[in-house]
Amino acid sequence: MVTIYDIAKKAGVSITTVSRVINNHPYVKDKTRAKVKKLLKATGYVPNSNASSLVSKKTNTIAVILPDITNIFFAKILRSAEERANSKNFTVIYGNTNEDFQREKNYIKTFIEKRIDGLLLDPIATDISIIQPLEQNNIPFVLIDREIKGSQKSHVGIHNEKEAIRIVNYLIKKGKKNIALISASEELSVYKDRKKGYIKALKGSGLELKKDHLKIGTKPIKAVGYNLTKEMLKSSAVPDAIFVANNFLAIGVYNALQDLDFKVPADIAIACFDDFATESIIPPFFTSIIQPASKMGTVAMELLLNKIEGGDSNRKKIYLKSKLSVRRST
Amino acid sequence: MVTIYDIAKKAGVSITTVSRVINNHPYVKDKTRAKVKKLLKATGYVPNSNASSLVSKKTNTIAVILPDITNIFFAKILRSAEERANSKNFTVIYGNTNEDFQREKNYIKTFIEKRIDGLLLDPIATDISIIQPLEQNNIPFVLIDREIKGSQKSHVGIHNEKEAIRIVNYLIKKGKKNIALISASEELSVYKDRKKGYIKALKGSGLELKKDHLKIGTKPIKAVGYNLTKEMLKSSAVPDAIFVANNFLAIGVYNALQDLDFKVPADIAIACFDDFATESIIPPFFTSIIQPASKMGTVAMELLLNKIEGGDSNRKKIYLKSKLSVRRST
DNA sequence: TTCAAATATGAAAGGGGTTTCATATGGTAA
DNA sequence: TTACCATATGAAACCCCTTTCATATTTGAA
Repeated sequence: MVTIYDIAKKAGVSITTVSRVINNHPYVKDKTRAKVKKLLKATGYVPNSNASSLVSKKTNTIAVILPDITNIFFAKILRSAEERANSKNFTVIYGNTNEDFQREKNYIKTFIEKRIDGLLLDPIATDISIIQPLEQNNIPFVLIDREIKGSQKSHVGIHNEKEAIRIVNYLIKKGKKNIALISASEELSVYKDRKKGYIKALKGSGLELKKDHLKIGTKPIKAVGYNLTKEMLKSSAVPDAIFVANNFLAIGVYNALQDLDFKVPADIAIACFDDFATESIIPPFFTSIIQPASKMGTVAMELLLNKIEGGDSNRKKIYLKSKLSVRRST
Repeated sequence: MVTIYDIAKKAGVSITTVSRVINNHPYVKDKTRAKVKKLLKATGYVPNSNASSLVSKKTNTIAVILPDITNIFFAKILRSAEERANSKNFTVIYGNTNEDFQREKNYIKTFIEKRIDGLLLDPIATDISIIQPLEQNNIPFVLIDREIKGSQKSHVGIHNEKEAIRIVNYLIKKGKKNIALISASEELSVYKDRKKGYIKALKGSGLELKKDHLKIGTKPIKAVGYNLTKEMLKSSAVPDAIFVANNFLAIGVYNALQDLDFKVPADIAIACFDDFATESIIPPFFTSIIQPASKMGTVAMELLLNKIEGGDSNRKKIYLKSKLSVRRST
């Protein structure tokens, strides 16, 4: 690939001058500038940003690490975050963890090696040590969606406990008296908080909290929802509603109920968090708490960019508003 | 950040030795190696991959450029491609074009500046000039999904014309006699081919091709599907089926029919390409050609990696099999 | 005309690594 | 012991670019 040395040689000037032309430095004679520019175009010169980063100590690259890009919730976060980053001339590198801790850790390492300017992280990790390398290397980051317990770090998300209370209260108002919970690992802040909300809502209405109606799995994926539901319905009295802690789990729950010949919502109602891509097609099915995913991405990236550029490194916790959408599943 | 110079100084060795330890070069005394390793750990040293890339001329980074990551079809491609790349120690940089040509062009430029080792491109561009900078700089790339006309470049996708014939023939077999087409810009290969298939299928069955039943918009997005449908139903006889060239368009078509009080499939059937994220929830609605998105990502990345590593730079066109899924919309 | 300030250019020193080449030391076979 | 090869280490050049500092040339105001 052609370098500034090649250009300099052909133009009969020093590499300094070529560099100046490329960076629009004012102190270059028009004639010289024209000559160099012509060569740049003719040779198809493309600067090597890795080389400049070496001296500028800036890569203009921001990494975004997410659990699963095929979940529209995360896809929206990524797209909006990327948009925001682009508008300020940053490129986004993305990492998909598949809810796998080791992959997350590897990504963080790789990204630090690439000297990213900042990181947006929706962690699977539950321990604060995951962000230690970032702090050690002074790399600004913002947590999104999930928090890390014990961390006072910047974070953008929703108020999960409150929203869980809201949706469970809605079920109660609908006359449900046996509301089960199907959720994922409590180590992930959002699921912990949603469970808390579930319990508070039941207590607040004087409803009994049945052990058999509380099923906590590992990961927020379909298979887990499916298995927990079957398990629950084998071992205990049938609930009249299930609060499911996220959309993918809800798919599994629904499929399990179908297999067992329960009708939704006639036999068992379902309410969950998050949405699918089909919003506008066929009235969507699940009653759910809709998080402002795109806004989360934008706001989190904005916060991160401020840290990077403005040096505004104050911790900040931002909680956005969600929407309760009542639909056919209840 | 700590560099090999810092380590070298503290260890009382040369940077060469530090570099050797880091890269597991055999000719280092055990004692020296241990001392250096200890310091590497203690200081939290993280190598600067940009600096090594400068000399190795490899970044171990592959870029993936896609039209819209919130469409599950592309999300699947990205996830599987990333997975494959990771397994061979490559990091993925991703760019979302939003079907915008200028953004695509910018991404390619930025990525070349970053000296990516290769590129996976699902282009919005229709002109071969988009890939010229890649060729000029000798950067291996593979087209995915959409081809670029006149290009003999490597490509992984499906046989769009054939599949379109298949799904239209299905509608015909169902007894439909007035099948309309709603599609997007013919400059994009996939839509061009799907239209060809549509026409061939009608001709093959001796059905009349009505001008008013053929609506081609610009981009494959909801709004376009919505508008074209309204337009069609105002200006012409009502079809008994609509073949829609992709999933997002189909949403718009469906919404328009709802607004106009047509029932699907009773009044008008819909068949389309591609799927949504809700496969397993509620029996999915649209009869459609389901492309093997994940496989496309994997295969395309595989092909790209071969070009990068093996130097296997032969052009290759790979066509994968799709599936016709019959569902409620017909 | 004179001289300081503005303009124009280049040499050289990094930035953080890798790699080549030279040199020094240790071990082993003859 | 000698001679040679494997082992161990470092100096220096290089990757491509930016930036500082020095120097040369113009320009414009007095």
